[in-house]
Amino acid sequence: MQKLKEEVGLLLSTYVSLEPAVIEELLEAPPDPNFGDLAFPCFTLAKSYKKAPTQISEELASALAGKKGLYWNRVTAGGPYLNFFIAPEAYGREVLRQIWEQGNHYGHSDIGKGRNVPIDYSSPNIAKPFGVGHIRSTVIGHALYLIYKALGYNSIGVNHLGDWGTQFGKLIVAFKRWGKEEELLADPVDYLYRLYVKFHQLAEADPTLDDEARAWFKKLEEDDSQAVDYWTRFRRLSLENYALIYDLLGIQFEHFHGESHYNKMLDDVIKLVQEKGIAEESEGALIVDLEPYGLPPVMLRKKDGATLYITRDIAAAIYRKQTFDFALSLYVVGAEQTLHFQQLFKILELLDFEWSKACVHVPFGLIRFKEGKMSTRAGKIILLEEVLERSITMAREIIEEKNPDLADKERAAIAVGLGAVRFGDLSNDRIKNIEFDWEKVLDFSGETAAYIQYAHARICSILRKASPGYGNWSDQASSLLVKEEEVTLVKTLAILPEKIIAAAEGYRPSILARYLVDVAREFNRFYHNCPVLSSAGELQQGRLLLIGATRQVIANGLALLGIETPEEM
RNA sequence: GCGCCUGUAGCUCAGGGGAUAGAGCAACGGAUUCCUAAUCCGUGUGCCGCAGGUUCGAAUCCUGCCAGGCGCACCA
Repeated sequence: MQKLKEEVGLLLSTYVSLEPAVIEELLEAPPDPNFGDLAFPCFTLAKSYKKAPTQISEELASALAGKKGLYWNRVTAGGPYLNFFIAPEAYGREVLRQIWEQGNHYGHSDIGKGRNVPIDYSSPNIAKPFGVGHIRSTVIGHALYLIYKALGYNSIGVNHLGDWGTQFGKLIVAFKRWGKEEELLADPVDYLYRLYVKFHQLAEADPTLDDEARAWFKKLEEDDSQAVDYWTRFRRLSLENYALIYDLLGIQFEHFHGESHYNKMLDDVIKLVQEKGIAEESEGALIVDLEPYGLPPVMLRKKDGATLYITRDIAAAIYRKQTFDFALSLYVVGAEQTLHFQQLFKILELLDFEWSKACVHVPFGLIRFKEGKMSTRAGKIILLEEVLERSITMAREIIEEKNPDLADKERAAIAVGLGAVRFGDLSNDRIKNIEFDWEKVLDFSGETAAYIQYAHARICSILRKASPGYGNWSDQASSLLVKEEEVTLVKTLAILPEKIIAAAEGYRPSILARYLVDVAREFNRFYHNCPVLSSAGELQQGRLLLIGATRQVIANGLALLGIETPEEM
């Protein structure tokens, strides 16, 4: 696509008073391929030429009538647009050659070379079960991690574990009062979670429980050995549980520093803020007044001397800058914390850190029940493990029904089951809330990961059956793809690189996810209209090259979403 | 009360200044001696929340309103 744009930009610059680069910027894809493949809108010329845009496009079209370029073969005026049609032979050959040569790297680039991008994602709260609410940060963050890596950035996965805070005071109180050792050992996270829920139920009637919890957290901050023992134990048991889920999902982190990691830096943070003169005492607490910036005040230290979440986040931000010297620092955290990040970034700015501009909150909507919000405290939650298990089970059943002879059913079931859950979270704009619905999660038809994986598996099946030797590159064969379904598929494959860049720039994996649905859809149309194995000679070879390229695009794209592409399913 | 986000087909959602607003699901009808029917083809539906404004042009940008969601000092 880029080569066509360059060609058209250069060509038009000899007809109109615009630089080639400016023209390239203006070029756009028409809404309907019947109009053409690349459109030059004439509106901007209308003023300087004092002519109607329609007239300009018609004059240009007649000046170019009968002419042809390398990658285009026809040009028409369509109202105010000048529409170019690609030359399918040369264009197809060029697109397929690029994919053929670049293979696993097609769509990748080095535009981010040498630049570090820490990405804070997943970041579960210790001693709470991994609910479906946490999957959004995990899945979106991991996709961004992979996408940035593909663009040459040095992505750094940071799991900012919620392993500090008043919730540990609550857990200690609950365990000391009601805890049973045997039950803790039997199923640690589940048991800690039940204690946590119980604590909140009883604390409603008895507020002294909260005071007690705050006191225990204070002890923890003061290194009280009993408090630290409890904390260490709860933390370790939780991490062991999370590790199972991360293994299943194929997710790793370079840095596993929880909030507790920053404790020793908090005095310095407080000192720094005080030296800058932006902090003040208020009712015994230390706060930063952000009123001049239209934001509510921020509390850095409670009247009992204990610190808060944002104090540790300031420390963490500074630590990340010092450790990674980042070009961009992403926080994949729910939209309900938007205010928190506005305040955090504003404080960093007031501390004169010019890199505060490179910190970006990537928010996402909540997963909700029809009846309302999920709540860990109230025990209204669906466990991620359960979602993953049910999804895999459903995939297993469908495979048993559709493809009972499949050799490795379990591998396919896992790929499809996990892919469905991931894709469900990635395919819609992240900012929107998701209503949790088992039927939707377990539906593998339509715009789903399974749809894309199925297209991939079909291609693999054809490639396995093709006679050896037909899979080699051929300029001739790759120039024979002129049927409508073939041309449309080629044009779709051509834009993977720009989709990956768009996904990164908008921090929106959904752009890539939606695009891959398009690829699968165009492949299916091709598949139903253009036989591969029963076509003859060079055409068969050309079509094999086309589906091979399609397979590559799907595999590369799904890989960036963390979704597997089984060869059979 | 103040702030942020969302509002598009019956449902779930794409599109986010430009040509006739699109998919999936659901419903109905059709396609398999042929490369996996988890597929494909066909049929119908829209005050793009409402009202103004900017513009040659607005679902898209601005303002106001309405509805829903989420936040707003001792939780994270």
